Amino acid sequence: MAMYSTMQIAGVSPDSFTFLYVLKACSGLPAFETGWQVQGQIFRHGFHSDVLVQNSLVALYAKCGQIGYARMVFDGLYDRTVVSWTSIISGYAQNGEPSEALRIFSEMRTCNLKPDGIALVSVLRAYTDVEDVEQGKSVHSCVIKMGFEYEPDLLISLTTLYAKCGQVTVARSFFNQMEIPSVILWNAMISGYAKNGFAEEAVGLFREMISKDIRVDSITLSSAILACAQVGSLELARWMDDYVIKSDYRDDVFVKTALIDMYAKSGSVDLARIVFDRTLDKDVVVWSAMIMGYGLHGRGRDAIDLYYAMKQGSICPNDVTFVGLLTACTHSGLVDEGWELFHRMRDYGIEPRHQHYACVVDLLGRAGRLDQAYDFITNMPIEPGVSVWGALLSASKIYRHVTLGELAAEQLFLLDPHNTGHYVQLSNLYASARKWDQVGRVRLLMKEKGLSKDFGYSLIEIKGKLQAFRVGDKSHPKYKEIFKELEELERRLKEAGFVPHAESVLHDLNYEETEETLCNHSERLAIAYGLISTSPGTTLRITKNLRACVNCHAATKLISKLVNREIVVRDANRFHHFKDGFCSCGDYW
DNA sequence: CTAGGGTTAG
Repeated sequence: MAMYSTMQIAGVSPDSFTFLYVLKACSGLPAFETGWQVQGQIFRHGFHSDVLVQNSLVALYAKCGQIGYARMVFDGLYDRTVVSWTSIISGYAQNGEPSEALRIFSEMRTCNLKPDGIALVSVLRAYTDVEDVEQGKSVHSCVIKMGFEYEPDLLISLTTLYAKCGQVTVARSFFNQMEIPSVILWNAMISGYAKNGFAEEAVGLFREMISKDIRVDSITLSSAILACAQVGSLELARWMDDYVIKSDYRDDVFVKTALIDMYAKSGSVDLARIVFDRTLDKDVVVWSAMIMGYGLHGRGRDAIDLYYAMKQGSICPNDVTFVGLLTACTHSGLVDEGWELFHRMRDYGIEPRHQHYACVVDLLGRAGRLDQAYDFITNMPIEPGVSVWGALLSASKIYRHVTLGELAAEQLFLLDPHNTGHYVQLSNLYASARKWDQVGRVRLLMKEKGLSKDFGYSLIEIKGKLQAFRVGDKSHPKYKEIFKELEELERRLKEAGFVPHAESVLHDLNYEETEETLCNHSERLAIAYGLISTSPGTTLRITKNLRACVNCHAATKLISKLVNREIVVRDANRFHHFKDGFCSCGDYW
C-alpha cells in the first residue's frame, strides 16, 4: 500500500495488474478500510468494470469479514465468471454463513455455469460446515464425474468433510491415497481425529509427522494440542509444551490458547496460568480460555478476578467468556455473583444462548433454589433445550425433588429419547427418594427401549501411562494387591465413621444394586491402585467418565485425609481437588 | 508476472 502511494506520487498510472497485486497484498491486513481505499482508487482509474479486479475485491472484503461489501461488489458485476461466484460462495462460508453460500451456489447452477475444482472446494467447505454429509457425498460424486478425484486440493476438502462429520475411517482412506500428503492434509486429518474424540489417533499421527521429519505449522500444533487436552495426561501435556517451546510457533496466539486449555484439562490450572502469564498481546480468546480453566477447577473467585483484570486491559468479553464465568460460579457456589454476571451480558450486546441459560439453571439448581430455577426456565425467551432440562434434572436429583425431576425427565425423553444418561438420572432420583418401585420402572423402560448403560470407567495416570478401571475389574496384573488395598481403605473409612449413601445406584441394568459402599467401583479401584503405585506425597490424578456422585465426594474427601495425599478427580464436567479432607468446591453439592 | 479455495485456539 505504501509502495502504491509512492508510485502515485511518482505520477505512474496503475493498470489492472497493479490492482491485482495491491489487493493480494491487502488480504493479510485486517483493516477493511484498506479495501475501501483501494476500491476508491479502482474507480478513479476506471477499472470498476474489470472483472478480474472486481473478483479480487469481493474476496478481499470477504476476508476482512465485510461480507456485506463483498456482496455489493458482487451484485454490481454484470459479467460474472466462475471465479466471481466462487469468491462470493467462499466468502459466505468463511463468514459463518454456509447456508447462504449454498443458496448462492444453487443460484449459480441456474445460470448454467459449470463449477470447476476450486468452486467445488468452496461448496464442500460449506457442506462440511452445515455437517450435511449426504449433500457432501453428492458433491463428491460430482468431483468423480469431473475427474477431479485425485486433485490434491479436493482430496483435502473431502478428507475434511468426512473427518468433521465423524467418518474418520473414510477420511483416513483419502489421506492414505496421497503419497506425499501436504501439511494441510496432515492438519485436516489430525484435527478431524481430535474433534471427533479420536485423540489417541490424532496424537499418533502427529508423532508420525515428527518421526518422518515433516515440517509442522501452527495449525498442526494447535490441533495436536487439542488432542492432548482430550487425552488428559499431564505428562503428555508437558511433552507437548516442551515441543512447542522448541518450535517456531512458541509465540503463536492460537498455539498459546490451546496450551492453556490443554493444561487446564490435564489437571494443572497452575501450569495453564504460567502459559497465560507468558502470553503477550492476550486477546479475548486467551482470557476466556484461562477463565474457563479456573471454572473447570472450581476456582470461581480466580475466574472473576481475571474477568475484572481483563476489562482493566480494555478487552471486551464475549459469549464464551460468560460461559466460563457462569460455570466457574456454579462450580464454586458463587450463586449471586453468577446471577449478577448473567444479567450483565446484555450490557456487552451479548444475547444469551442455550448454554448460558443452562448454566444459570445449573447455578440455581445446585444451590437448591429449584423453584427459582424452574421459574427462570418458564420465563426464558427461547425454547428450553436438552441442556436446560438436563441441568434441572440433575439438580432435582441432588435435592430429591421428585416432581420437578419427573417434569424435566418428561421433556428430556421427548427431546433426546435415546440418551441413556437421562434415564439413569431419573432412576437415581427415585433411588435417592427411596422409591424403589419407580427405580424398577425406569429400568424396565430402558430395557424396553433397548437402551443399555455403558459401563463406567475411571482412568488414572501413573508415570505418564493411563490405566483404565471398570466396575469390579480384575484384569489388572496387580489386581490382588489392588483389592487388598481397597479392603484396607474401606476398613479405615468405616473406622472413621463413613456412612455410604444409598444413592446413584444404577450402574448395571442387569444387576440390582441397593447400596453403594464407597464411591463408584471404578473410582475406588483407581484410587487403590494409585495408593500402591505412587510414592507418598504424589498427587493422584483420576479421570472418570461418570458424573461424580455424593458418595464419591464424601469418600474421596475422607480418603485424602486418611492417606494424607492430594487426590484430584475429574468427572464429566470438572476437576475436584481433595486435600486433608477438604474439597476445592467445598461442601457445595 | 494475470482473479477464487483447503487446515488452527476459548
